[in-house]
Amino acid sequence: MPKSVAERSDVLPALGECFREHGYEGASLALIGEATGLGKGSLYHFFPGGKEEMASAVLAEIDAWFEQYVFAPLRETERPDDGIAAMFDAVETYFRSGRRVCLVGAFALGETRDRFARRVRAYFTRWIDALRTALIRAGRDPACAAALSEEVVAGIQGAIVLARALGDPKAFARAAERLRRAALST
Amino acid sequence: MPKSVAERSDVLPALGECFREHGYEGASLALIGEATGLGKGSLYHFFPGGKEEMASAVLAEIDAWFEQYVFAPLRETERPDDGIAAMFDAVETYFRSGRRVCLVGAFALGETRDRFARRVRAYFTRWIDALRTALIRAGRDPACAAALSEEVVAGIQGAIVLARALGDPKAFARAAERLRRAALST
DNA sequence: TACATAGTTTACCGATCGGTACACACTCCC
DNA sequence: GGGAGTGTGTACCGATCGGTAAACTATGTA
Repeated sequence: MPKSVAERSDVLPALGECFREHGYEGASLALIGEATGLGKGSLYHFFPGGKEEMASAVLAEIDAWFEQYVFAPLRETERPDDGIAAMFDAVETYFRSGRRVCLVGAFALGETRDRFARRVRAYFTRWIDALRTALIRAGRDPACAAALSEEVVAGIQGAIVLARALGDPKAFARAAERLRRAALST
Repeated sequence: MPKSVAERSDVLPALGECFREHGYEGASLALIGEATGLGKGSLYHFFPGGKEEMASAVLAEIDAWFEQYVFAPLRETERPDDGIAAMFDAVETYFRSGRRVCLVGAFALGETRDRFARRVRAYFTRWIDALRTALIRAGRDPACAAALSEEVVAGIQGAIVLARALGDPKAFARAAERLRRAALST
């Protein structure tokens, strides 16, 4: 009966959703086991460090995803506006119009922030820096680009909060559209 | 030795800070007792419904505070720009430049949202409606006022997330200043 | 076939969880 | 002074928490 799961990385998505839905404290090992289909033994086999290592692995996976589909395009796409547009497309899909929470943002708001402070901070600084770079490449002056990049990233986080609070994904879509226009209007 | 606390409402501020710092799940009765200086006996005397009633009471107090210092001025101040300016002043003080979390926003992001869905939604709809009313009174056309009011409220929530994630209260101040100018520029 | 390794199941640990019960202390009012 | 009512401290409840230990089973290799 064993050998049902091949790789540790196979359970990261389910693990991520579990943390997203219940938060770090709320995601008990029982819930995690239910979400991943793994018993405690297997979980501690893959993540000897327990919950903390699980959450850390999830954060690393999120980081890698955003690096590939958001940050890198922002920095490297030939036409910066293409990178910015790709960022908004990726973000709207990823957060499912606010139905899906940003785990890093949720960690930042809660007590979990201190535990993963470095990772949380790095995620946001890299996002803002990548966007700022793209805006500068698109012809904005550095001061404006710095302000606008912060505005956009914060705006997306706020849109998630608002959409969830109102129970209205359209609120996220409206905010994303506004921010997209603000970022793309030369 | 008893009779050290006179009113149930006296412990609401400490209760609120405890929920803000640890979240609903993370705020154990032990932590709550420590924060309020009350034993379980007293806590359950004031809040027979347990943690849920405590959190509900805190949300009600927050609601009342915002109604008095934010929503009402937005709706009723003679010159709407004065109400808007008062809102930003109140918000920056209340959230201590992002050092203090918005409990309603934090609840909206977490699993706690469902438990207090009505209250959470009401808080944000009332805020947005009051701001929209003020913006219309200030001469904006209704569509622009609706969009801008959502942008400002979401922007404030996002600014809190960002400031906490970066560990930089100035990030909140910058965002608040940007939003203030956007809301006040006729 | 024999053995090491990877993965799983199960039982169990002490600590803590939210919540209850109740005796007790203080204050107020008669 | 003596209840009545309002708080308070403490012991306790079953459930669940995160985590550990070890017996066990499948698989790959020789």
